[in-house]
Amino acid sequence: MSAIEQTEAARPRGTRLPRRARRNQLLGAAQEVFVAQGYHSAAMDDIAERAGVSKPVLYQHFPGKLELYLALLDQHCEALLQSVRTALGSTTDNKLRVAATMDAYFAYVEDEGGAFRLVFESDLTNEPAVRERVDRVSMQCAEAISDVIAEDTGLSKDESMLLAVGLGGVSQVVARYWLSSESPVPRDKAVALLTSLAWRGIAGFPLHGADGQPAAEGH
Amino acid sequence: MSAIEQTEAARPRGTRLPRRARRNQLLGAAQEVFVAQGYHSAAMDDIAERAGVSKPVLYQHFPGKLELYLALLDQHCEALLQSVRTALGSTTDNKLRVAATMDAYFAYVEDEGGAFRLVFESDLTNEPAVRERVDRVSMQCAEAISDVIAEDTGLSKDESMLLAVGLGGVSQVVARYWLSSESPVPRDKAVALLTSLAWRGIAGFPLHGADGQPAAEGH
DNA sequence: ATAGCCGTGGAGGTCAAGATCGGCGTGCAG
DNA sequence: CTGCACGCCGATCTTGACCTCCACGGCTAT
Repeated sequence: MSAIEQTEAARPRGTRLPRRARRNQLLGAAQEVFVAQGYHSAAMDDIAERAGVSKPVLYQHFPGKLELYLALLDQHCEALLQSVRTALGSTTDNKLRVAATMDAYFAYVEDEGGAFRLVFESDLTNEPAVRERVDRVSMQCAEAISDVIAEDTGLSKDESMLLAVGLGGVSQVVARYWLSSESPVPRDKAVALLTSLAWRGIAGFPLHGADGQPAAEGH
Repeated sequence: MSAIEQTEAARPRGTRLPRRARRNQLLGAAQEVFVAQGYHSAAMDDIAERAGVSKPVLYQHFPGKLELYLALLDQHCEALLQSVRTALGSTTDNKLRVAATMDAYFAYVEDEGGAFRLVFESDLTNEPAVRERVDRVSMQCAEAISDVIAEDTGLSKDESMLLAVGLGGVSQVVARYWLSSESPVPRDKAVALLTSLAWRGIAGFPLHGADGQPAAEGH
């Protein structure tokens, strides 16, 4: 029944808000519910109740449940992409770049509201619109990373994309693990560890051979 | 409408099967539908139709949709765990271990039927039973990896778990990307690249400093 | 001050999908 | 030959969630 306890929004259910503010408030309520319950378990009734309004107002601001979800998804995809791009552009020292990017993922995941779940743990990936957005942000992040890799290692576009996806994957997976497991390792230390791992790994691909072949590979 | 075309199972809908065989056939049909459409979009009608039987038969073999899904999930979680453990135990050469494990993930993902989606891309993670299984197999894989790491680097359990989760994450994320993007990089080459990345990264954590601090860290 | 208007609220419609009941045909024992 | 048991099917029920219709109360212009 009361799976969601009202933490901060306990509107007396009678306040009149300007459109923009109401919309933002609805987005906030929707985010809380979607994050807590996932898309499918979240009912529009829950979101309306959480926001302290009735259902019709929800439908006066958003055409439907999917669009509401997509609005949040777009918002947080954009935020992730911005964070990653900012981190990558914050320096030209590649090791610091790795550290900054890793930290960006941790910050993103740790960000209040747990909005990262909408991007990384969506339960609506079968919806093409959702799939498209999630895939797109992954690709854009990977491309931003792979540009640096390709330039500094001489690897082909395809190969550097593989590595970039890997680095992004490490960051995302470990950050989520670190958060959910409440690891005793503090965030700084975790980031430093992962940075060390990733940097040693990626720095092993200098442009040694002009043919793009990295270094000695077994077979 | 006809999102799923019958590829091999076009039962004339009149065959009589012994219980065990029917059950396995139902599991196969369910896997195809769940993989193709995800849990929520998959209807019991679809699965029954795919198997060439009527709905009541499904319910004579499984109590409900969730149990059917869990049966498949357990099956493929177990398969992944076995693959990873086998790979880790296949050699004592750590570099080969990394390669073997990486390859295990690729093989798992490339395995016919796309069953990896049930584990890595489930849209039912809000269901506690599913969440528990997915988390458990992730943790078990990571622990198997971290045991090796902890032993060979002298890092603490928590720290080696972070790295292990990272290595597992790389494998899983890149394998999925490699498969879905149909990268021109052949599988051997992709595995070699990732192995190189991971091995250089992880091999940089020898027990250098007795204090557990890896190497020079910027700040 | 008062009349009108616009946004809010509760109650209800619709539909999809999970879960289930009475018949049917087949194969075997006596 | 015949009755019985078993597995299967068509048709149906019900629940739950998304999405709208009729009454109410606060703001504005004269």
